[in-house]
Amino acid sequence: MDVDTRLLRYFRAVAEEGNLTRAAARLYVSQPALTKQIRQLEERLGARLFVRSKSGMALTGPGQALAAAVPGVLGSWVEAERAVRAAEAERTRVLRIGFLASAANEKTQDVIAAFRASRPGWRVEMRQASWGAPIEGMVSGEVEAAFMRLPFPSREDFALLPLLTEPRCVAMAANHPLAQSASLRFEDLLDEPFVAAPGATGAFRDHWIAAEARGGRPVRIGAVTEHPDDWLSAIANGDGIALAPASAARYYARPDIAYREVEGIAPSTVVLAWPNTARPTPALADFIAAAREAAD
Amino acid sequence: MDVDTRLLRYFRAVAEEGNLTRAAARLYVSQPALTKQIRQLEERLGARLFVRSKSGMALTGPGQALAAAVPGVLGSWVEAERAVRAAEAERTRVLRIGFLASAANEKTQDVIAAFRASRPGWRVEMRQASWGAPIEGMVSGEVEAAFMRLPFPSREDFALLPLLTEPRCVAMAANHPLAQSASLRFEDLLDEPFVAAPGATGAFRDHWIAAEARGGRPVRIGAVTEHPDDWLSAIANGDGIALAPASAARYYARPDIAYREVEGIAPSTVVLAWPNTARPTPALADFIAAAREAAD
DNA sequence: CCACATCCATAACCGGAGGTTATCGACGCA
DNA sequence: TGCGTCGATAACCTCCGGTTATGGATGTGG
Repeated sequence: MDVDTRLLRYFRAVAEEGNLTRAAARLYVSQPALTKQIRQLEERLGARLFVRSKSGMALTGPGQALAAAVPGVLGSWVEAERAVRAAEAERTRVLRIGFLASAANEKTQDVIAAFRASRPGWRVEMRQASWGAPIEGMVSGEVEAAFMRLPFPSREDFALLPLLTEPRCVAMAANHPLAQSASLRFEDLLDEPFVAAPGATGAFRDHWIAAEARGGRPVRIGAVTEHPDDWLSAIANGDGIALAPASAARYYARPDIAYREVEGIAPSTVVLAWPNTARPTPALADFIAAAREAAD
Repeated sequence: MDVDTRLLRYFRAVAEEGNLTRAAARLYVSQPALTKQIRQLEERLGARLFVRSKSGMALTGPGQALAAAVPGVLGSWVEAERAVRAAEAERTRVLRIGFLASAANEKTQDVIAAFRASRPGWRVEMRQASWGAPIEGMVSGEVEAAFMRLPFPSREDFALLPLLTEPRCVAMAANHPLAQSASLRFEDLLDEPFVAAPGATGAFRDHWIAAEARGGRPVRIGAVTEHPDDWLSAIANGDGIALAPASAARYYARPDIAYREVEGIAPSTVVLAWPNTARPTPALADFIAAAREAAD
């Protein structure tokens, strides 16, 4: 029997959510479409996968068997995709590197320059990773490695090489009252609304609201933004303030935004990350070596 | 990126055949359909997978990478399918057992009876395996095990339990001249046309034309049949003769067909086969135990 | 107790993807 | 030079996966 990986993703979403409506929303399809697809999957497999009730969808025995096997199928396909893209990059002498907007800094340029020197004729293509799904491009092989910032989600499948550590500062509208002071303590910011990234979940979100320094005090979200430009605009508009690495003051300098030192929060670390599911391609190995040299 | 396993099978066929037209024939689709699908796969992956030439399709580097990864993807999906069907069979208390038509005999009944005794409330569903693709049903989990005859293709992924060994005889039209003799030597049959199974390839085909006893003399195929009834009809019609296990004389007795002993050919062995990719389900384990008891 | 919210199923409709047949252009070969 | 074989292209049809709108069943709060 044939299946589409899309169908397996649908199944996985429903199994995880335990709810057709929510799963449909998560997959960006309509609920009837999901209903139809799940029914079809059940028919073709000749087994009921879920028991329907008013309070959602619960896995049956066969459903659990499928749920246990699906990650392996999807994983092996993603790996296949990665292998193809790696081979294509090798053929065209291109190394695709992703980067989180905030991870752009001088070190990045040093690494690329060193790689270029070691591999003349090769091109490095940089593509910005979305804040919402920062590691997606890496698992599917769209990029072979990426400059990211700690904390890094799902550390297990990736190798990490720390490049530099820098203090974090606070970004706020230039006309914000707190911008008067040249330096601030984090306690001064506790009541301010923050501008946050969208998919920022778990440890990553906690890090950028400095949860460890809040002592359990909740944070107020003034705006959620997807791209650096939106982020800067939101801050300039006064929707909220945000923590940022010190280098942002150089790379995202604007007249309507003030960056100020902050005492009492941990610094931020930039890393180079790459999937360690397979051996790195020779070109990537050179890039990693260049990064290792450039690291502090 | 999403794919259909069908598309991966298409790719695999083209990679193996090295030729679109032949691959299309093997897949039972038209050649333009395959052209379109392969093109689409290349576009979506952003890499050329084949170099086209007058003499066919040759894999590129990315194509080789994909070809290496595809068996893993398809294999894990087949395994998932098998797990689901096994769970469903467990739930409905059904054990599905396949059998090659020629493997039906008294021993089969003994095994089933012993299993029934050990698992009251369970049902055994027998379904006949096609001669063309005898092990298909087992890999996809449509049946959990099957009664087969040696030689068994692709032995590696299956566990085999021999059940009985019996001499082989020859089946021919009742009015065939050779039917006059009560017993024959295989050399007498060398010039006769044979009735063969369709997908009979390699060792299996060799076994049923007794290639080892022919001393290199080629065989003439008088007819190719898919089902036992066709097979019997072809023999009765005089299209050819065929080797058969001795038990066929009991299970496929017809007035217009004569079975005669043959000297000088090896006997045939019936085995119970099951996939050993995963641990057998408890019910299958009981069935295997029943078979082990019933074995000679 | 009734109005409402939630959850899944159903119906009717639409566009596109995948299949088909027919045909072409390029090349190797007898 | 004519034929056979290869893959590409065009025109067409069917069905599948998506959409919106709506219904039925079942908790739930004012």
